Parts: sequence; C-alpha cells; structure tokens
Amino acid sequence: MAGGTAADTLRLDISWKVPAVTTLKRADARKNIESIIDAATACLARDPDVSVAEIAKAAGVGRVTLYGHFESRSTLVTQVVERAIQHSDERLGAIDLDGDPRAALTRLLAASWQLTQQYGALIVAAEQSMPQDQFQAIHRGLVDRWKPLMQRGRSDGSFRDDQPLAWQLTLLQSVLHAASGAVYRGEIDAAEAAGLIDGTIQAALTPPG
Amino acid sequence: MAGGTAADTLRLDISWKVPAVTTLKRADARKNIESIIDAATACLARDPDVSVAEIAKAAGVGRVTLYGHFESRSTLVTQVVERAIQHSDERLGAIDLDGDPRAALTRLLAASWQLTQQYGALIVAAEQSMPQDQFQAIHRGLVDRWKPLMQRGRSDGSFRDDQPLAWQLTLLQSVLHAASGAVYRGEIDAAEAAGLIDGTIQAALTPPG
DNA sequence: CGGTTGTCGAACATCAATGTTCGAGTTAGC
DNA sequence: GCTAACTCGAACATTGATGTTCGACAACCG
Repeated sequence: MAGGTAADTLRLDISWKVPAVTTLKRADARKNIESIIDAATACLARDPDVSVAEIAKAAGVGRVTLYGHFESRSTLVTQVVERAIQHSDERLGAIDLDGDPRAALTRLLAASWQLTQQYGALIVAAEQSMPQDQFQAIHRGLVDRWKPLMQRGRSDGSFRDDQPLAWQLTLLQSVLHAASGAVYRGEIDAAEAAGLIDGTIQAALTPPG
Repeated sequence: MAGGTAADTLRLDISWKVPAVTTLKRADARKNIESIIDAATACLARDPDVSVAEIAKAAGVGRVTLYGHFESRSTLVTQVVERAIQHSDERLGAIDLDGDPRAALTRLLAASWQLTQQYGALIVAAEQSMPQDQFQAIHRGLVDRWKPLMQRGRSDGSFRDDQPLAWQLTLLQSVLHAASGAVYRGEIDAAEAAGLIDGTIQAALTPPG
C-alpha cells in the first residue's frame, strides 16, 4: 500500500477537480446572490446612497459575503440596474402601442408607473455609480420606448406638437417621478396615483385651442 | 526703563480693547463672507453634494478662512438657504395674485422659473444638510405661496378640481424642476423654457371637458 | 506706524464608507 | 463522511470629506 509511486500520486492529484468551466456556484451561494440583488434593488429604490453594509443586512448576509460575490459596490449597482432594465424592457415591450395614441399612452403610463414604484430612485443610483456612457445608453433605451408613440400621436393630431418632443418626454419622466415622491410622502395614495398620472399627462398633451 | 511695576503692567494690559459689542468685522472679512455665500449658492445650485473645499476655491479663499466664518458645512448651507428663501419670498411676495387665476398663475410661474434656475438643486442640499423640521418649515412656506391661488382657481372653475390639491402643487414643483434639468442637459434652451412651463401647466390644470 | 484682525497652507485628528484579510466554523454535494 | 465551497465577524488598510490647530504672513484701521 505505501508503495505508491510518483506516478500514482500524480494520478490521484489530478482528481483535484479543476474548477472546470462550471460557472455554477453552490446552491446556498446562488440563493445568497439572489437575496443580495433583491435587497439591493429594494434599498436602492428607496435611497440611492444606501451603504453596502445596509444592503448586506437587508439581504440577511454578512458584508464579507457580499464582497465575495460582488467585486465592488459599483458592480453590484450595475448588476442590479441591468436586471431592472431587462425586466422593464420585457414589461414595456409587451405593451400594445398601436391603435389610438391616447389609449396606447394610457397603457404605457400604467405599466411605467408600476415600474417607477418598484424601482424608484434606482435610476439615480445608476447615474451616480455607473460609467457615464453606460448610463446614457440605458437612458436612451428608455426614452426610445416612448419616442415612436409620441411622434405618431403628434403627427396625427392626438398630441400637441407645438412643444419640443424632448420636453414632452422629459415631462413624462418627471410626472412619474413626482408621483412616486408624492406617494412616498403620503400626499396621495398609491391606488389613485395611476389615474392622476394619466389624467395629468393626457391633459398636458392635449392640443391647445 | 525696565523699572515697570506690576501695577504699570496691569494698567497697560487694560488697553486690550475688549472686542466691545462691535459685531462689525473687518472690511475684507465681510467681503470674503459675501464671496463665500455667493460661491456656495452657485455651487450648491449645481451640485448639492459639493465639498467645502470646492466652495472655498470657488470663493477664492482658503478652506480655513471659510471655517473661520462658518462653524460647519451645515451652518453654511443653512445660511445660504436662508438668504435664498428670503430673496425668493421677496420676489414672490411682490407678485400680484389677484385677478384672473390663470393670468396670476402665469406671473407666479414666470417668477418661480427664474428662481428655480438661479437656485437649482439648493433645495436638495437643504433637505440633506438642515434639521428636518427646519427644512419642512421652509417647504411649507414655499407651498403656501401657491396654495391660495390654486384654491381660488379651483373654486371659480379656472382650474380642474377633480384632482387633489396636493398633487397639483407637487406637479408644479416637479415641472419647474424638470425644466431646470432639461435646460441643464441642453434638451431645451432657457429662453423657451418659461413658455413651455406655462403652456404645460395651464394645460394640465384645465378642467376636463 | 503699530497692533489687531484676518488669511492661508500644511499638518493633524476624526469619521464614515469601501474594500481586504484572517481564521474559525458551516454546509453542500459527491 | 470528506472535502471543497461557503459564511461570517472582527480587525485592518484606505480613501475622501469634515473640522481643527499652528505659525508665518498680510492687510485693515485707528
């Protein structure tokens, strides 16, 4: 038994499973990563300046564990934002933007309001923590979801076109954000917010005269 | 010569002019204080998180000099905000809010837009750096400038009253802020902003038909 | 002119947050 | 059950900002 040769040892040593290409982590690790991203999403939606320590606590893991899975706060934020963007894209992409522009706008606003509530100030965190060009790409992507509908509505007289399109797009974002803040401060309640947003935007876009 | 008694010394020592009640600082000191408040206003209007070092540099004084005049960053911000509030109150107080509510609103919006451009993100700095109750008092004061006019317009049918007053007030702030951001980002230019704000708000407040 | 006041830079203390290291203890998965 | 993978707290290094102290120098004002 003890007569093992160097060759034997070598063979045995090979049994060190080189991490292989298995990107697969252990089950508990994957669960923790999920928890962290979920917690980070919720925390960042409330406060874009939230600390890593708070995120870890909210996720129910140690701070060190978090750093074991995410290189830095910045990469965590980036991943959170990327997931949120992907989710938002799916939701918004499923919306029917054809037919009466005003009705389509109502549908788009309803979905966007739901996402705004869910992700809140995440956009602010993105702006502060992500490389600028990356953030701008995201922002452009979001705006492009609205642009065609707005252009179509302006062309066919559904929406006023005596104001720059860029202003109207900014206004949309602004009103959604304002509603989010108002709900947070308790000025209005979440249930009525969707109606207020739609009523306000529709009025603001109605051709004058 | 060196024969001075203790009494002599004592008498001479009395010539230490006790600072008297003269609250008056030296001329250059007063000028620096002005420069600091001016610079801080401009800096905070752009970036509510600007550092004390940057404010000092913008004011053309050393950081130590700044701390010689202001106990802390927080007190500096408070004084800046107080001056801005006072100035804003004077400007807004001079506006005629009687007559046609829509015309009065136009006047109020024009003045508010000018102040929003000037003070930008100062309100954010105030929120972060001032004691909460103090900030809320300021915020209440601002809102109270709009409330009576809005209530009157809602009563006489000039403005829609199928939405909560609180929402409409939030909307006003939001649109002003959005315009400030849009100008900053170059989406629209400052000259046309006033018209866009008025056109947008008037439309949003028009009673639905 | 002369002393008081103010300015300034450099250096220091402090604080909070980020990121790292260590070592001991758990747990998943074969 | 063995082992690699994972967790976790405590302690440490680092960074950037806030405030403070010191001492030399300059400027206002009587």
